[in-house]
Amino acid sequence: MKSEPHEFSFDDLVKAPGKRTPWFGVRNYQARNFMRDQMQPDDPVFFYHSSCPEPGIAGIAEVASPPYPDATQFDVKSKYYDPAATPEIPRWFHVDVKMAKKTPFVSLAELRCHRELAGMRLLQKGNRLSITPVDPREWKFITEKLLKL
DNA sequence: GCCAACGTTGGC
DNA sequence: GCCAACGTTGGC
Repeated sequence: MKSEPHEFSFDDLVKAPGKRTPWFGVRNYQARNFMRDQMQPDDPVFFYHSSCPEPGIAGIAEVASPPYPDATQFDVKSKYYDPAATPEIPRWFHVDVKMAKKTPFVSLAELRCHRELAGMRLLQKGNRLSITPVDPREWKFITEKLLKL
């Protein structure tokens, strides 16, 4: 899951109440569908910093709730307000995310160095999705070989 | 700031 | 349903 660290960094998650946060603000259908349809409580997540001087994996989090409507879609004051959404028929769903493990930083440049990760969706040319699935083999390689957990 | 690669919008 | 125009993402 990508986050811009000047908006919300992994350290912000560590400092958040309960070390958790709703993953609000996703306004892309594919990314929404991953949260709504694919993610389960306790699923592990790489917390990725994007749009910053050094993009990369900043830590490990986990899914901490079932999917539920993103409250910001109903909030006219929010930049994530969606006039087409109503509480009766919400459009945007998200999960809560909880800090799981502080890890060494793994930069995007490093991720790109390993042929084992060449197929990783996050690294594909043109990928802009803020949430992408991680193949179990890719998860294993990163956690065992790069993070040495 | 540039720009490739998408995704969304809206007229037809 | 098509597709041009426009907006966004995100690495560089």
